[in-house]
Amino acid sequence: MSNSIKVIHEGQQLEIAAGSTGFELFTSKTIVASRVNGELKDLAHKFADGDVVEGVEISSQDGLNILRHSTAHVLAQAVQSINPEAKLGIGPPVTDGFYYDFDVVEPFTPEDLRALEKAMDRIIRGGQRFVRRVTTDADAIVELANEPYKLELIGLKSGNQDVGEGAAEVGAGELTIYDNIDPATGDTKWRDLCRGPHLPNTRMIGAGFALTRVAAAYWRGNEKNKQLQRIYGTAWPTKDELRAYQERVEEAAKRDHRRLGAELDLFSFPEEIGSGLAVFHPKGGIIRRVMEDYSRQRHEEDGYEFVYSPHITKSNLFETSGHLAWYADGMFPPLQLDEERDENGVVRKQGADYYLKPMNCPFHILIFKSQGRSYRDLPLRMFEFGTVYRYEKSGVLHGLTRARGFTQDDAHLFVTPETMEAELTNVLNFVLDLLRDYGLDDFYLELSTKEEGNPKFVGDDAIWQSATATLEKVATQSGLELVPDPGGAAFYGPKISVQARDAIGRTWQMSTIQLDFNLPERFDLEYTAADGSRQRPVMIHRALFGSIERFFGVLTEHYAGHFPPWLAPLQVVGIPVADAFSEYLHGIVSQLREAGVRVTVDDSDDRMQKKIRNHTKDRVPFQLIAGGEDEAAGAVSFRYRDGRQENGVPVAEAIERILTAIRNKEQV
RNA sequence: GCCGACUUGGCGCAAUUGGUAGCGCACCGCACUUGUAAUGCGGGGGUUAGGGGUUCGAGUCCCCUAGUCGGCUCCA
Repeated sequence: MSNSIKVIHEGQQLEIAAGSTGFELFTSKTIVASRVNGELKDLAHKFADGDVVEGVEISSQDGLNILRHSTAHVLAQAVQSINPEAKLGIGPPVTDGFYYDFDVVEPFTPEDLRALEKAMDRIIRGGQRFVRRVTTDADAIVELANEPYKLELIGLKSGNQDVGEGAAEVGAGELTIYDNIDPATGDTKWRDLCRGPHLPNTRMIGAGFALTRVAAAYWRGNEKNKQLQRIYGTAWPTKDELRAYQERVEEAAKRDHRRLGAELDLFSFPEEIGSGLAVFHPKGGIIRRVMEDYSRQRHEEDGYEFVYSPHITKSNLFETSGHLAWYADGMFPPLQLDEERDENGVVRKQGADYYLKPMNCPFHILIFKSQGRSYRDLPLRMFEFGTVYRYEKSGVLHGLTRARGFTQDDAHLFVTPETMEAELTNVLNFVLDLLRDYGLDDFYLELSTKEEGNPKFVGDDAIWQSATATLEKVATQSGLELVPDPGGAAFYGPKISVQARDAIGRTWQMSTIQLDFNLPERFDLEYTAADGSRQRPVMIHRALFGSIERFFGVLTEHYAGHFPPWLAPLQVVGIPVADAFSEYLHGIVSQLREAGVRVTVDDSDDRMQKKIRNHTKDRVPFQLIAGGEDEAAGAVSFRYRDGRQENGVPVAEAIERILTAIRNKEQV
């Protein structure tokens, strides 16, 4: 009987005393937990013979989650210390922080947050230990009799039901409670149903936390359930890291397209028009028009045909497509034309409901059906900047990225099963190539597939399989990371979506390429095959920008308003050092204007420094400054948005440099 | 849609416990004519999102509507 055990740590076998824990093994103060045979455990967990163990650094992803989850517990303790009637929901870590849900009579206010932060600070300074205790369902039900939501979680666990994403309270295996023990007295100050692990004590949370906002959230994420009050917070190993995080948040706020849209005079959402309906101002209009023009040009080169369709249609179209049955809530209510009858009660004019279109596909389908189609006509690629209207719920509207009226760069490709793979490959490459031209170049793909056994998915299994396999093949060939999204397919077919990371690392879903077996069936689409038989085409729905407005918003944030010269509303501004040099600058500027550059000379009464400031704030890519020295040398001086300057550039070279940057879609 | 907060001249903000709206930028005018992020002086502009109520009196309190923001749910 040995009183020592052997464990493997960092590839080395160590002999340690039986009953040893992470406290003995890991000396670094930045280690907050143990990983034992791949599983996270408290530092207080006792190792067993043969365990493979390692320390979890607080700054690792697992370490941060543990820190944040422990901070959530401290928050909950603080809430109940101030309001003992508050009932606990769940409190998991999330990206950059944590939240905890509470059922309270009065919602929290921002002032409450400050008071709670102080109370948390006291708990943290108290150095309470987090102590794990195994319990049973029966005991826990008694102990947590005053916590109805915890009881529900215990019930779900016993019933082996999924608790829902993010719940850290109960997991597979033992039911555990964490006690917060006062180190001085040994008293239990607070407890929570939790599977852990936790920091060894609250002191490790330190000063790197902050409560950020309050919000309501449905219990267990279900709209039918009661709303609880959620408090969000953030937590970091050090106060410096907290500050850095807060600065990142501020940086993101500065890039917010809604803010830049107003500052740069690009677009607005006049209240008089209605929620989620934007108008583009002249400057935003230039950017949008250039975006669209280039897209048109590329589509034309790639064999797309341009079509147009009206904004409203009689209801039958969306009855056939199935949208009225499935998604009527997402559509604006109809314009109703009343039936007219003559004096004999005979219908003189039939009534009709006209709907604003929430999508363009049925129109393109009607164009397909306008004549008999041969396999020789396929693939048929129809493209339209189609403006659609969707009655988004008021709470989800968000600037240009979630609006009620927006324009899709929508294409529908009608293909034969034989050409499907080649066409998909082509479309994906086309999409990625074009996105790169707009300055996005960091992508991954998501493959959304059918959920087996779910009856909502229509269409033949064999087609699903071959289509999914084809999409997967095409996606894999792109060489990009491919993330599976099982069950995420639309009911009518699988899809690939292109996710793009922007300049500050956020990801946006951009393009989608969807296969559709449903609409060809519903609209009874056919073409004549080479052998004379009637065949059903497959439809590919493809939006590249998704919505132009949304893409515009994403690009605005990606560039933080510093659009590359080819997109910038004003590409060049001339700034004379003094009025005397205005004429000289006009001479240069007129050459640029003749070459199609958007350019002006600032002849206002402002001083040069003020003009530089104004145009820098306006994000004009090229400021051309000229004074006596430049004029004497036949040169001009460049100043860029970031303050860089290059003086004495010969005029011809300056013009060429500007034209080259625009032509090549360079960023400056 | 749900919960909460918010809504003051074009923009950003002020207005002690309710006592009849101020500032900066922008705008207009005048003067100044200057080498790399704000020249000076003067002027115009709001009845405080809209509507209703309490009060001697409301930007400040209450109610309704609209809109915005943060979340939740949703996103064909």
